[in-house]
Amino acid sequence: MLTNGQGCWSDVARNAGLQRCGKSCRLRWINYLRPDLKRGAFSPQEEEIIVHLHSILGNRWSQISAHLPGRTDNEIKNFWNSTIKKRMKHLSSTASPNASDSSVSEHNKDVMAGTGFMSMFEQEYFPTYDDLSSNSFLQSMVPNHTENPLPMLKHGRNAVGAAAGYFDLTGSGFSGDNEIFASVDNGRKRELHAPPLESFGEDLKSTENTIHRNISIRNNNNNNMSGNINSADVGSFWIGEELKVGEWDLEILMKDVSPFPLPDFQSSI
DNA sequence: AATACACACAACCGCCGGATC
DNA sequence: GGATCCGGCGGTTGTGTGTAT
Repeated sequence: MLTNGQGCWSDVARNAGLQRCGKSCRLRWINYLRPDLKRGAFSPQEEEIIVHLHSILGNRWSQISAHLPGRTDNEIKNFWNSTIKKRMKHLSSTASPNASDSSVSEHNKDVMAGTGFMSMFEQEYFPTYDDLSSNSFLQSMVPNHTENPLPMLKHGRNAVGAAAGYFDLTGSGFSGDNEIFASVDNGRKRELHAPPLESFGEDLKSTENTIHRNISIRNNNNNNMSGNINSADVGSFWIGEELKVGEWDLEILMKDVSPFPLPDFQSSI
């Protein structure tokens, strides 16, 4: 590879006389032999970036690795699965949802207790719809937020969904299965759900990724949000629409990678 | 010292999309 | 238009090493 550069991997395998397929050679090169690979443990900054990007992109390891020079998707994936995921699980299990923290509403405590929704930094963020009107970062995530304050977006993602996804650092991303996986409590109490599997048709059931990327919203008390939410919105109107985070402007999303936590959200709680 | 266990990491596997024939 | 090849990706497994018992 150093002599001839990247060409056809099957030729590489042939010419090297190895009992390996091209695919295997490619993987070995990318994940281990490449001279520009960074060795050693992940720095706290890298870890921060990984957590942040994963909250946005989910398990798109290659896209995450593109923002970490010298790190491979495989390396990041392993690091996530072996270290970060475990740490988050530990944090969420050790954090007491009943702690008398006045900054966390009773409702949010309930939700946290039920789902383990907890950031690895032990900052309990539950962005509200109001955040959307005041927070430039959220607005940047929601292109049509002024005309379209309700969740529906062309990309199939909504303000609160984006916020919930953004703050869902538990590793489950949007794959909440049948459970409530995030909540917003600004007096209007809304909950984001991943709908029960049974509610999907067979065609959708067949694609787990599709299900995991689809969420529905439930308005619990019929308080309209900007007059746009009503109970008719409840249910399946999101089913079948995929979240396409790949279309998001990562440069914008990355603006707030450091430092955690995000002060705008904290001040709104 | 031997064994069991946990962990990190490299490698494998299956699937997919694009290019080419 | 279909078949095949190739590269890329994400999920999973295998393996070596360190640690606890």
